Amino acid sequence: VIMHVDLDAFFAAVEQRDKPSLAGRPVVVGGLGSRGVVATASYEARAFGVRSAMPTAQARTRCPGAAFLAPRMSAYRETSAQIMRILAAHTETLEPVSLDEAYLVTTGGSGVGEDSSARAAAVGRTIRREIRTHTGLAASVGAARNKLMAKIASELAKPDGLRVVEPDEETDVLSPLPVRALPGVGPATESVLTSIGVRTVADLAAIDPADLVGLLGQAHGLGLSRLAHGDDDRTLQPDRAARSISAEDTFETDVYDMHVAADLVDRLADRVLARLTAHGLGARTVTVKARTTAFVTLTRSATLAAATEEASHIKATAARLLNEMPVRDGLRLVGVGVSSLEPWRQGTLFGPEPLDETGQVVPRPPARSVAPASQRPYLPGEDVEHAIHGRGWVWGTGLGRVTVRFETPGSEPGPVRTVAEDGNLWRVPLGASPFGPAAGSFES
DNA sequence: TCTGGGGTCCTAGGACCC
DNA sequence: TCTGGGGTCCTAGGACCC
Repeated sequence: VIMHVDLDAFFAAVEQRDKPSLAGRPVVVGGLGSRGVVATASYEARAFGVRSAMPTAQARTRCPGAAFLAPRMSAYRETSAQIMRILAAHTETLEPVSLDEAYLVTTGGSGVGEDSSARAAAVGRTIRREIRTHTGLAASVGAARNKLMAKIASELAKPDGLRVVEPDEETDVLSPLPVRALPGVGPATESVLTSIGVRTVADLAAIDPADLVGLLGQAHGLGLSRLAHGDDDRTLQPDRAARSISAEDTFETDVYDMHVAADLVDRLADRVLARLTAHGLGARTVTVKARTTAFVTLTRSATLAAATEEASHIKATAARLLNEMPVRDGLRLVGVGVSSLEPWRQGTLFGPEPLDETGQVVPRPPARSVAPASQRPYLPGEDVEHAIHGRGWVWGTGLGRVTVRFETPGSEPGPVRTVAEDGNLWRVPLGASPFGPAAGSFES
């Protein structure tokens, strides 16, 4: 049996717990600036029509009497860790979805019959009680045969309830729900479905999957068709590795001075770098994001030849990408992100080596090509050292004379080779070096 | 009332390779 | 003269989730 545990109005509930004067009162947690939005509204605030993602300004007009609070993420993280420990004690497979949400599998028994349902209900009651006694918060719990039905069950259980959906109840539970209740149906998909007269899950289940694919694309169309039939074979994914790290900021008022934007990009890169290195990761792709006064979002990204955790590489790349953005209009937001993450260990003479999740050194795949990690042009006469990984080619362009020398671990540096004198693209094979990492020295 | 910040996954097109 | 088919990687944008 799969269970879905979801804390009720989590951020607001933590605030009400920590500040008893807020108990029973409308509480809104979110951005307090002129451009802030609501992260979480307490149930008392929801009664006034306040919702997540609503501009805080609108929430103030709807519910002037509410307490408006900035998020205290560290407090929420701490409480979340406490909750996840409680859940972990009841299962061998726990998938945290966010600070306030997790799936877990109830252990023991096989199949789903009355016995396992009764046991799931008992586990659910225990979990809800333990969360309340240890954190003072209300959690809603859903239990069912798969993730989809467990999530829908916890939604039906709210607030502060428990709901088990038996296999033979699934169709009755699912059919009348609006399509928005299915994960993956947001505003865009909803309006596509409405345009063909599909409003409920039952309507959706009656549509030919091939038509849905034509309307929504391969993955989304097929996936949704299956979910509409209560068909969901997604397994739990414990300890998923992060795939990207990013930071972004919205200006209080739009910025027209690119120096100001560049300054912020630099500081955002620092925030990203701090988290990158804290996790022992390097990144190969850098992305810069901008949102214009007209609320148009643009991104520019660059993939480096090798993962780096070096501030100068990431900052220089981010600065270049911002420069290349067609944004002479004002900016309301800028962001910096990194992806194609690789675990690193502080390395040998020849640079850090990639590690897998268990700390084992990963043999480097044969390189398709290897470029200098810095993609800025070199200054004449500048001597630059780079770690070169694997086999393949070193390439670049040079104005003036470009020379290359290779050094490999445990042997004398190779001869200096002139590879270009005219600014043309040059390519140098790393040759049959039996070594993985090597170091090259470039001069131009 | 004027639209956050942190993420994930998918798609389409182009470059490039064999 | 005109032009294939399979594949990978990268980029930009969009939908969605909490």
